Amino acid sequence: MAVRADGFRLHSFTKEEQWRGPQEERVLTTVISAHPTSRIDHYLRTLKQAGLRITPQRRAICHFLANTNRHPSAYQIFEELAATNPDISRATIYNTLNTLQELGAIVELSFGSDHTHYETNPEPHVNLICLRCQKITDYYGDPGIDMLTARVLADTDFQTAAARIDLVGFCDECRLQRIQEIRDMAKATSDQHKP
Amino acid sequence: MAVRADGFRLHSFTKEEQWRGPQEERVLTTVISAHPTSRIDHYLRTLKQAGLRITPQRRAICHFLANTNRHPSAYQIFEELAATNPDISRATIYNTLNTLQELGAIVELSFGSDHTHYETNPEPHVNLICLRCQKITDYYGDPGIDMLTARVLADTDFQTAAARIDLVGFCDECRLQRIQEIRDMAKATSDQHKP
DNA sequence: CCCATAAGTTGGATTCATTCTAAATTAAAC
DNA sequence: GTTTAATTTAGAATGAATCCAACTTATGGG
Repeated sequence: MAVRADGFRLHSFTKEEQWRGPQEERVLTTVISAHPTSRIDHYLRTLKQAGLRITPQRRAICHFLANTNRHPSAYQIFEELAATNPDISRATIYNTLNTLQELGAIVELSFGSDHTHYETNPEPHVNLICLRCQKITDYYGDPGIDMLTARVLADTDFQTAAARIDLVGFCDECRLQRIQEIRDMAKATSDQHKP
Repeated sequence: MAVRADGFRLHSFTKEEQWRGPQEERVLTTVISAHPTSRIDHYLRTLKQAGLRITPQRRAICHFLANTNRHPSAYQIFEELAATNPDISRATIYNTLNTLQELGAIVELSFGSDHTHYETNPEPHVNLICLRCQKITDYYGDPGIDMLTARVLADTDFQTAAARIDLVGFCDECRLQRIQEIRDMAKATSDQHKP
């Protein structure tokens, strides 16, 4: 791994056949937020301010990130970009995502899946992550994040670049299914005692 | 992967030589919380309520989780337990951590590192994650989590098992070092123009 | 207390997301 | 334009996490 003077790392990449689609597609409800134009500008400005070059590949990746309200994985980004930009390398996707993550422009989201997904939405919100179906739902309440970051800065001098709030639990549907399953199991057990 | 009637998965494991220690040790400040005894009881009760057996291995893992205030990785847990329990399998560590995670008793924490770390502290708090030195510091403010989860339940019927709040940014020390580096670079650049 | 059996454990093989490498290309400053 | 360090890329390598199939054991019923 190349380590540059400014401390950024550069990585690269892997076997063709090993790239698989997401085993279980992760769909998610998302309320629209922050205008795409301002979002791509934000990403590009972040790169520029760090003294990094704006390449066509990086521009394409930023464009993708700015225009999605899902929580894409590196694979999903590659798959989409490959359609219009067939020569883009997976290494570049990883490089750019890591760089943006290190700059705090996007936030990594992991929830037991194999792939790392990214939070591209700068709008403060809460992620509701279901332990059963893995669905992520964005919730826009008023978590008082600004107040929290201000207090943290005052107390610890920690300067927040991005916030992530996850509530892990069971969505309504899965909670009901869970109850049903427990009933079914109990029934099956008692049935064994009948002729 | 064995999938049981109750939906739990069982996994296993990997090559001996591939187990390495944490490349960069992740130390972290932590304010003590929830009494160990009540924490181990919580873990064991959670397993029992799910209809799972209490094995010596699971008991040992829960004991470890209850008595640490770090954010251990599977490797770290294995390393410690191996001292007193030399025959414990890495597969068992992964199985148990995954199970506890699926039950919401512990929460997975990922932050760009290779290993997955776990949040074992049920006390609601904020993780301050430094983008530069990767240090995690627990911050106990009043994020109003209870209020938030109650509101989420009312609005969406999502039942929260565990909460995770991460603020990603720069700790005081790294922020200062960063400024210094930028100055040094600027100086080096201007020096090139001198004889 | 003992048995039966489904649940859990184990170590070795395997998978595959991510990182590394070194050569080729290119953005951007002069 | 030229120059040069930054970036990209394809292919090789890494290693955390998972799978597998045989073995062991917790636990409930007799």
